Amino acid sequence: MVRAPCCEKMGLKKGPWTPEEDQILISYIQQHGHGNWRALPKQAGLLRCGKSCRLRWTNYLRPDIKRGNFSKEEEETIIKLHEMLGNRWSAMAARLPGRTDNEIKNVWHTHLKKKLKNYQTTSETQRHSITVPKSDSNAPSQSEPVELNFPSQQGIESLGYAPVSPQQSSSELSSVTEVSLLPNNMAIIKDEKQDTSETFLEIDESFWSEQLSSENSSLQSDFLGVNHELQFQFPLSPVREYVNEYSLNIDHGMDYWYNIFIKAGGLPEF
DNA sequence: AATAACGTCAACCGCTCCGCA
DNA sequence: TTGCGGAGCGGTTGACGTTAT
Repeated sequence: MVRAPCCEKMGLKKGPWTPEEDQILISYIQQHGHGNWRALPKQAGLLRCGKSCRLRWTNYLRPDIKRGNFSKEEEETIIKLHEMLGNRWSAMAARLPGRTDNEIKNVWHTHLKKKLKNYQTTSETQRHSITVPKSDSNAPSQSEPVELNFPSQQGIESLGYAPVSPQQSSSELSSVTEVSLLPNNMAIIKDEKQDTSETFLEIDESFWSEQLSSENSSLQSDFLGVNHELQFQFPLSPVREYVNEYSLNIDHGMDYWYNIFIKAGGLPEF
């Protein structure tokens, strides 16, 4: 494919946009729309390439752009989305109304990456562990206890995740809850208090995009309101490093872990 | 007060994707 | 089916502002 000549060779302007150029671009798009970016600058009378115009419009001049600092909720959403999507900035932008891929990319590199790194360093020193029976069916020894390392509640809270609410005691949730972690980030959560008929709730990417925009409480109650066996896919999460076994069986305190897993949105990778 | 170091963010570059002829 | 060209994406750069020395 023959590459289009760069702006400079075409005698087109580069660098920061002036208010005058902005105004020309805004006026033109308001009147004519932006059907063909390549043709737009010539028709609008701008000495810029179409690419530059498109970028300026989508990242800065668009009327639905939300300017200003990112809220804590937005930052948490970006962290979750990044766990789920990786560096797919435009996909993240599609789930954060008013924010651009460029802006999200910048905030990730300048703030969030650092924040997460600090959290991981801090939680290293706050980690504590419990011992649970191994219940992985593929494991050679069923009775061998496995030590799992979890972050302390303080560590979790330092990342901005709320502690479990006191009215949700573990006994209200389940007597014995088994979380089986499967390859490809799948998990089966089995509540033995309920019958084990085949009721599966499969949670895919759209689940997260929908739930991220709703209240956490409804996310929790929706989740906990479903009886029987739940199967769902977790995106990777900041807590993944703390759960390092294929299966765990805990008869108390699962409300705490439900809360963490759901809010953090993930289980370990394998 | 000067300047070096660091942080932020708008803009660019080069590549891939996708629709269309 | 293939090739072209426009649009979009992610990585990177560099100008500018702020903070530290």
